[in-house]
Order: sequence, then C-alpha cells, then structure tokens
Amino acid sequence: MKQGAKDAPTTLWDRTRQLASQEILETALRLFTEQGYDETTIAQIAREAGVSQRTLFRYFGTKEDLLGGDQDRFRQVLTDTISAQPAEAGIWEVLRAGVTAVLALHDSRDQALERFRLLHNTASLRAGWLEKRLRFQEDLLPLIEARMDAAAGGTTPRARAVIATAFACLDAASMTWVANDGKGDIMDLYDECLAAVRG
Amino acid sequence: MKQGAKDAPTTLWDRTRQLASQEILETALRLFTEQGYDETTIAQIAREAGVSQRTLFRYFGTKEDLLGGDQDRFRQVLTDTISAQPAEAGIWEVLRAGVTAVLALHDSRDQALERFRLLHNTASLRAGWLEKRLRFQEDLLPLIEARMDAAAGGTTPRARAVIATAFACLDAASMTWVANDGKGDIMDLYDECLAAVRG
DNA sequence: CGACAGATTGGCAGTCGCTGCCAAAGGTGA
DNA sequence: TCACCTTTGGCAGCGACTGCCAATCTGTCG
Repeated sequence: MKQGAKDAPTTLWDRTRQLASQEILETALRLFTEQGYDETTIAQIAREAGVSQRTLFRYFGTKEDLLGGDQDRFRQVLTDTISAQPAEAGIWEVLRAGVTAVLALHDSRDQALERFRLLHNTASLRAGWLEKRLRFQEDLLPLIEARMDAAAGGTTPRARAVIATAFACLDAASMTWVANDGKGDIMDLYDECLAAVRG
Repeated sequence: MKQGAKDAPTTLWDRTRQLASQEILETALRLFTEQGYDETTIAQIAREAGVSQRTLFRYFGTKEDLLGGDQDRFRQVLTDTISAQPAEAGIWEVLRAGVTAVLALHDSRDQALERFRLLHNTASLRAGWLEKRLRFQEDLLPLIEARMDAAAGGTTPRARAVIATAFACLDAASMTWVANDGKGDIMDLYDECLAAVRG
C-alpha cells in the first residue's frame, strides 16, 4: 500500500538510478561546455560518467536529451499554466504567463545562460530544439483556439500564428540575452519584442 | 574569354552532371512521396538512380538537400527582393514581398504542395528546415534593422522578432494550406495570420 | 592520332548516433 | 536461502556521412 504520494518507495534501485542519471547529466553538460556539443561523443560521456553507452541510451534516448532536460515537464508546466489562466484574460497575457512559467523552470540563471548559449551556437542543437518547440506549439493550439473569437471563421491558422509569434519573441529575447551575457531580464526583452511586432 | 554569361561552356561534363543531378533528384522525390522520407535510404535512392552512394553525396551533401533544393538560391532571392524594396516601404510590406518572392520559386503548385506536405509530416525534415530558415532570418537582420526606427534604442531584438513573426505567419499559412489540400492562396492565409497577430 | 593533365567515379573502411538482442550481475521479497 | 525481476554491459548491425585511393573518362595539346 503506497503511503503519501511520491516519496515513499525509495528503494536502492531508485536511488542508484537517480545518482547515475545525475552523474551522466553533469558529465555531459561539463563536456559540452568545455569542448562543444558536436565535438563531444556519446562514447566519451559514457566513459567519463562510468557507464556503458548502452546504459546511457537507456537513461536518455538521444544526445539532445542530455541538454534539453525533461521535455515532458516543460510541456506539462506550459499547458497547465495556460489552462489555469482566467477565461477573461487576453490571449497575449495568457501566452506571456506560459512563457514566464517555462523560464522559471531553470535551476539557476547561470545554468539557463549556459544552456541558451550552447543552444544558440550549435546548429544541430538548434534544429532539434526548434522541432520540439513546434510540438509544444501544437499542444497549445486547442487551448488558445478556445480563447479566440470564432466570429472571423477558421481560428486554427490565426491561433497558430499567434502562438508561433509568442515563441518567436521569446527566441529573439533569449538570443539578445545571451549576446548580452545574461544582463537584464529576459521578460523585459520579450515585452519589447512583442511591442515591436504588435506596434 | 567567356562569351555571353552562362550558357557557353556546355561541355560533356557539365551535361552529364546536369543529367545525373536531375535523375537523382527525381528519384529521391518519387521515393520520398511513395514510402516516406525516413523510410527511404540513401542506398536505395542511389541504386535506383544508377549511381554510387559516394557520388550521390558528392552532388548533395546531405539527405535533406535532396528535398530542400538549392538553398543558396532561396537566400539570394530573399535578400535581393528585400534589398530592392523602396526605402519608404514599411517593414511589413518589405517582408511580405520577400515571402511572395520565395514562394514564387516553386516550379508548380503541385510540387510546392508535395514538398510542404512532406515537410510538415516528417519530424526529422522539419528540424532541418526550421534551422535553415533561422539562418535566413539572420541574413535578413541587417536589411530589416536598417529600415527600423533607431530612436527606441537597440533595434536588433526588435528586428529579429519582426522577421521571425513574418516567417511564423508563413508557417501557419502553409500548414493550413497543406491541411486544405492546396485550396486557396497561401498569401491570403498569410495576410489573415498577420492580421490576427497585429490585430 | 596519341599521350598527358585534370575531372569524375566507385568502392572500401571507418566514425558517430542509435537499436535489438542476450547473457551476466545485482537487488528484492517470501 | 531461493527464486524473481530489474538493471547492466557487450556485441552486432543499421543509416547518414567522410576520407582515401585506384580506376575511368574527358578535354587538350603536340
């Protein structure tokens, strides 16, 4: 019988898994920042983390996952936050709240900066990242569409455009933030970008 | 001394290359639409096109290039078109002109539809496509930035956001266009999307 | 025509990300 | 302690992609 909700069944296995996962993650991030993403091989990460390649791939399905973190968590927070917004809120406020929530998921400002830096400087990473983001956008579609004025006919393309625009502003903001070495607040840049677009 | 500009030195080599390139391209597009992008291997394309894998990779550096076509041409047309816009034109008109020009590059409506369909339905393709598109956006940055009001301080993030928004609308438009099996005009959808964003 | 120089090609081995399979090692509960 | 189940590592293999080398083909010049 499971007591509580989430912390009870801490078996040795769970703890070991936790440790291994953390060790792999830290090794990967370290090597990535030291010598670059493309220049770091899975074999090297596995070796330095003390596990076999096969095991590494069991923890993290792809090389990108070593940097992207828990993708499902992002999705969860995003959709939850947006669903929780009051019905009277405007679309842009709703999306802004979603963006804020996702940004808050990073452990620290420095870690966020390091990840963004790698992301914006590595073509192969960018590609995967943009693709995953597109999937997030599709997840948000029904939520945003429900908040739009249906009088003007098909809302789907309009909703898609609005969502994509919000993410585009986040992109522009984070790029500038990285270029400025983390100076200032991302959300300020986001607001500035959105204002320029809707100007 | 090269006469004319481009058609004179038609040696046997050039003609052979031209033929091989075309054969490979057609074979690839056929197989992609028949059995899907991921399910088609380079080995199969090479076999059916009558060349070796090695040669195929000499013509097209990556598998994606078999569908993306001449990327440099896109870039060229885009930047040229935008540069050619009158100085008094608004940013959004300028970007709209660029989008129109790029769309006009497709051979036929059917071919465009087929490519967009593959693009939107294949995750691995989408990733590469989005990444290339991001590079286009960076190319456009200086051109757009020069047309923006510098009074409000740093124009870079704002220019980036505006450019990305234009492409985001093109995305939403083309997705809807594909979903509608090519009915209607993409630019109408584009305008609708942009209106929804700037509304 | 014949021969040399340069372009083009094919094949082969090898790298890297990633997967399926199988046997061994380790934790778990009765 | 004894099954039982999870986790692990190793190995072979696939597909995209590259470097290297030898064979072939084209253009040209004497």
